[in-house]
Formats: sequence, C-alpha cells, structure tokens
Amino acid sequence: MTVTLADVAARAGVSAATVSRVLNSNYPVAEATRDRVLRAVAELEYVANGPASALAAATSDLVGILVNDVADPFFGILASAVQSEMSGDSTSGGEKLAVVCNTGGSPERELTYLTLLHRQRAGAVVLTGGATEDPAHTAALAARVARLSAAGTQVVLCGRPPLAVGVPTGDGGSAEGPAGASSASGADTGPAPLTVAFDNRGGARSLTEHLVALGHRRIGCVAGPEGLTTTRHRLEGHRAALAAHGIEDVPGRTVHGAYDRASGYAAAHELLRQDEDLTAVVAANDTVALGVCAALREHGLRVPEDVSVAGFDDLPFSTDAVPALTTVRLPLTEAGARAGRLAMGREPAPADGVVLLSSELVIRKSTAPPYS
Amino acid sequence: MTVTLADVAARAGVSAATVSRVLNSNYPVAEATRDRVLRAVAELEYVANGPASALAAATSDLVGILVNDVADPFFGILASAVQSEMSGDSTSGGEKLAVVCNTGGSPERELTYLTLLHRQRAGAVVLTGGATEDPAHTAALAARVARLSAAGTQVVLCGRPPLAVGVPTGDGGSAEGPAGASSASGADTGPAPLTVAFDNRGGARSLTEHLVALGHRRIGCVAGPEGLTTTRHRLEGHRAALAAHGIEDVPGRTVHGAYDRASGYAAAHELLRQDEDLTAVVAANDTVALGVCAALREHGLRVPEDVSVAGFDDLPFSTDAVPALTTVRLPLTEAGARAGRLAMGREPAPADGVVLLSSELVIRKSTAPPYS
DNA sequence: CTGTTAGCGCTTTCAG
DNA sequence: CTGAAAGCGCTAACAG
Repeated sequence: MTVTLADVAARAGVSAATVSRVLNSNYPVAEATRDRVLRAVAELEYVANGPASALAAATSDLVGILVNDVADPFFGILASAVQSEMSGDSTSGGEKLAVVCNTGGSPERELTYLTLLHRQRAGAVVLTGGATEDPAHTAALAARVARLSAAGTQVVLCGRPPLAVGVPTGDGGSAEGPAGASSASGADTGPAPLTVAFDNRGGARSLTEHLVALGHRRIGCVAGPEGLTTTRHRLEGHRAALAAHGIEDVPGRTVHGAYDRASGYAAAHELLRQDEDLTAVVAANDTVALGVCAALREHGLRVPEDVSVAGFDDLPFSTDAVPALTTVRLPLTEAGARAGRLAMGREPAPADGVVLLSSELVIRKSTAPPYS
Repeated sequence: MTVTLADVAARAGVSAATVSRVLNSNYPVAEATRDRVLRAVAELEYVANGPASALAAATSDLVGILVNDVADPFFGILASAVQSEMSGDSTSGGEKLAVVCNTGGSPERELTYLTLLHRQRAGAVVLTGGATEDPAHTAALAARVARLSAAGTQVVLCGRPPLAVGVPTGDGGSAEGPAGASSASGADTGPAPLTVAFDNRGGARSLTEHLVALGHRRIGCVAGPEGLTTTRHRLEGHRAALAAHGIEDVPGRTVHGAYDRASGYAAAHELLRQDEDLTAVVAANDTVALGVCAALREHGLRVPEDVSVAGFDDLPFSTDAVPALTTVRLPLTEAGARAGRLAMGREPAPADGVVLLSSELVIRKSTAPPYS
C-alpha cells in the first residue's frame, strides 16, 4: 500500500533508524549512506507519516493561528503576516504547517480549536484579535492556554491584552467543574504565553482629540460589539479624549454593533435619530466607517462638509474610499510578524512577555472642521 | 506527565478499549459505563492525542483549505464558507480541524502544503483560486493530487478548472525524475478529485458585452497575472465579446498585472499612455478596478462620465465604492459551501465530478454610455 | 456489552 | 557512524 520508512530502509539497504536520521538531519550520517537513502526516498516517492512521527517524537510540525473572521482583511493581513513568519521560510529545513483557524468570533469555537490544536500537539498557537470579556469564557480560555503551555506549546496573543495569569483550579462561578485529582502541583508550566498588543486606547484617544481640535463637540461613536477587549479599549480612549476637553459623554451618542459595514450603516441611522446635529462620527473600524458614510449620504449629509467620519485600523481600502478615510493606523503586518517570530522562538521574548505596538493617526479627507 | 487513555481507563475502572469506544461513540457502551468514563475524562481533563489516534486509525481529523492570499477578501470569503461547512457543524460529533493554508500564490508553496497535508494524512483538501498554468507545475500538482487521492484524501478544486487526469509516472519534461519501482499499477486510485468552477469566461463576456451595448468601442483591459487559469478565462470572455461585435482587439489595450490595487493603478496609467481616448476599462477584479479608478481620477478623468470602469467578483466593498462598481458577481459563498460539502462527502458528487456555477452581471454606477 | 491482544510508522536510547 | 529493540498513545479485530 503506502510507502513506509521500512520500505525506504530496505531499498537503501540500511536500517529504519538510519533513514530517520537522514530525514531529520539531527544526527551524523555518512555522506554516501545519506545519498543512498535520499535516492530511495525519491524513487519511492516516500512521504513521511506525520502522525507517526508526532507520536514518537511527542511534537508535531503543526502551528495554529486563530482568527475571528478570515473574510475580514484585518485578520487576513494579520494571519498572512503571522503565517509567513511561521512557515519555515526555507531557512532551517524545519517545514512547519502553519494553519489558520476561523472562529467566526464565537468563544466556543475558539475553545474548540484550542482543544483540537492541543490534540494535534501543535508546536505553537497564536490567538489574534480582541478577546471576549465574559468571565466564564476568560476562565475557560485561561485554563486551555495553561494546559497548552504545560504541554510545551508556545502561545502568543496578538491584538489582545495579556491573559490574567495564576488561575488555578477550583475557582468558583465557572459553569464546569473540573474536580480535584489533577496532576502534580506547579512544576511543569511550560513556556509562558506571550503577547503582542496594540495601543487601541491611545489610538482612539488621539483620533477623538483630532476631531475635538478641529472644533467638533457633538461626536457620535459607533463602537464595536460589547464584551470585546478591543471595543472597550477604543471606547475608553474616545471617552478619555472627551473628558480631557470637558465634553460631556452623552449616552445616546454611543451605539454598539458588529465590526462590519451593515452595523455602521444601521448605527449611523440610529445616531442621527438621537441627535440630528452630530458634526462627527468615530467608527469602530474602517469597514464600519464605510457603512456610516453610506447612511450619511442617504440622509443627504456630505462627508466631511456636514459630518466628519473617522475609521480605525487603516485597512488598504481606506485610502480608496471617497473621501479617503481619516483613521488610526495599526501596524498589522509588524504585529503578525512579531507574533509569528515569538511563537517560533525566533525572537527573544521581552522580560514581561508583552510587546506593545503603537498606533498612528492618519489624517485624510473624511474629517474637517464642523460647518456651523 | 500528560494524561493518557490508560489513565482515564484506570480511573474509570474499565479497559482502554472501552474508553476509546465512548470517546468515538462508534460502538455500543452501557449507559452507566459511559457516564463513569466521561466523568473520569472531565476530572482528569483528558485531551486525546491526535497523532496517536491518527496513526492507529490511519485517518486524521485534519482537513485543509489552500488559498492564494488570505489577506484578499475573495479568498477570505471562499475560505470562510468552505471552512464553516467542513468543521463538523455540531451535527455529527465529528469535530474536524479545518485549516486554511496560505500559498501566497506561489506554486512551490502550494506543492509544499499539499505534501505537508499528505504527511498529516488530511481527510480532505480543497484547493481554491486560479491555477498556475505552467506545464511543469501542472504535472507536479497532478502527481501530488493523485497521491493524495490514492491515500484516501478527497481533493476538491474550487474556483479553478478540473485537473487533467491520467497523468501516470514516466512523463518526459518534468524536472524531477521519480523512477520505476513504484507501487502496483492502477488499483487503489482513491476518491477522484472533484471540482467547483466559476464561469469566468461567460461572466467576462457578458460584462464586455454590456459595455459594447452601451456604445463603447475603445475598451481597455487590465488582466490578471499571466499564466493563471482565471486570468486566461476572463480574457477569453472579453475577447469573445469583442470579436462577436466586430471590434478589433488592439494589443496595446490589454495589460497584465497582479490582482491588487497597485497593479490596477499602474495599468491604468499605462493604458492611458497607449491610448488617451479609451472610453472604458474592464479590470481583472474589483480590487484592481479601484486602483484603475484612482489613476483615472488623477488624470482628471471622471468615472463614469469620461471613462466607464468595471470590476469582477462583486466583493463587499464594491457597492461602497464611489461610484458603486459595475461588476460580475461570483457566488463565492455558495462555491465554498459546496466545495466544503463535497469534500466532506455531505453532498453527492455530480457524475462528471464538476459543478459549474454561473455568474451574474451586476450593473451599478461605474459604467455609462461613452461621452463623445 | 467489555476486556485482550496486536500492531499503526516512527524516533530514540543503547550497544556495537 | 549504524543497527536492534523498545515503545509513543490509541484503535480494531477477536474473544468472551
């Protein structure tokens, strides 16, 4: 049936052990023998059995990348960067199978994938995007991550805050109830989770401050879904800017919604219904901003003459929008690349395990001084 | 160290076989026993060893999705659809690890991933996006796919034409040279590769015909990268429309480039240099069309008053562009879903193994009759 | 319904 | 430098 190591060994006239050694090049083998083996491998079109190697070696060449939504360029860019850094880029022959898993923003699927990856004994896992803040989920996630770490898997969080550590068993409140008889205490805590975070708070703050500096006072805010770290941080930054300038944070001026265009569209309508005289709107991200612009246009409002609109992330299409979007640029590619390198141990981890990437305000055409 | 099946068996007071049976629920087990086992699993926080199962059962729960560029929404949408259909959607407990692999458009990486997936004994693999037409690569790809099929992996091509079959060993020309002593002849050819293809040719043709019907005669064409099936098909459709209406296909009016914005931007400048009087431009896809629009605007040309522009794919942002893009809608989500179902054997395969999905012309604001 | 018995294909000491 | 042998953790016949 399918060609095995033994077949190759037989054809090359050596032992299986030798074939294994040349294939993994982790042990000295005579030049001549190596050639013979390699030839046999080619002739037989041998393809190693990954599961078998993984089982025997207790480690696999699989590394995972979790994203909230593959169809969203934000994650696509991040994933692409992480991935190209993880795939053994022809440097060390260590071919890694870097795979991206789509959670669709569902906390359950996130946990499921983590388990699946753990099952496969993945060498590393990077979790991208904002984290759900529900306590039960946070606890479950921390537990999964701890187990992964204990199993030797390097976990890297990218685009979300560091995980609260030291969450041992026996916590109250959690729905599940893993009982006592667990493994030994302490000891094997594997590699500590690392983090590459964005300065969402600072970015949002400077964005709103830009608007305030322009003269805006009645600023609407289309925030992301509630219960997501990213949403909270951006909102906090926005509010901090408002507070710093003595502008009242009117509740009705903030609306929550998904990170997509439809949500921006609906939110803008809602915002306008609450307060017809808004002079500016900060959106949860660029995609949402596009939806906001569309809704505004339908109301006969011009951007930025009548209402200024700002996005967040600076995705590629933002520059093509009409008018080009004022936004906050997040170093997505750098973040992904560093997360990938950290995961592969190709970059020294910072002492506190956290890399904070700064954001940059990008002023384009969608914001201007208020008309009236 | 890590908890194994045996540990669970011991704790539950049963044999390993029984634990395996309740975990895989593929064999009758007494209710009481099952509960006992499940409890032990929970208490011990047991996570099965995937590689070990895969080795013993000779199949893994890994399924792969190859895409040219995760950061491109076209692939993101496709991948997302395929993936949600592949992940055991809570129906049958069969949790699959659906992973997407980013080839970055590189033929070599495509082959590498195929090998890696084969190594992992993936249960299914879907290859998305246009295929490279280089003969050497096509042969290598066909060989890899044949080997995957022989290994029992269901291969599905999505968004690319069916693979030419019957490519046995001993072909001339190929760079590599797998020698004789291969396996037995014929016999175990596993599941035949399936295909879900788009009607790129027809879509492109109707798009150009729309332009011709509007009165355009000097139509520029920004085609995708050469040597890609998708590029060739769309170009053929465009030319067929031209020919059908007796319009000369001036060579200088077609420019090739990548499927990205920058390429559209550069191509439009190039096109304008060749022929200042172009009245319309059909772009390789929507993203490219955006680049074309930007370049046109820089030239002081209005869309669609001075020059009409059309895209392809109908990605989400096309409707938000100003003006909204006339384009050809490809049923991306349906294609991905069907490919996923086909891969999982959840949908009967058509007799000839090919599902052809039709495209639909979407007329919006970026095309209009020529000015002069 | 449940336990026993063999491996799955590879890596890895441990001796040559 | 190379071979022999002992599993890695799980599944899959077979017997009970």
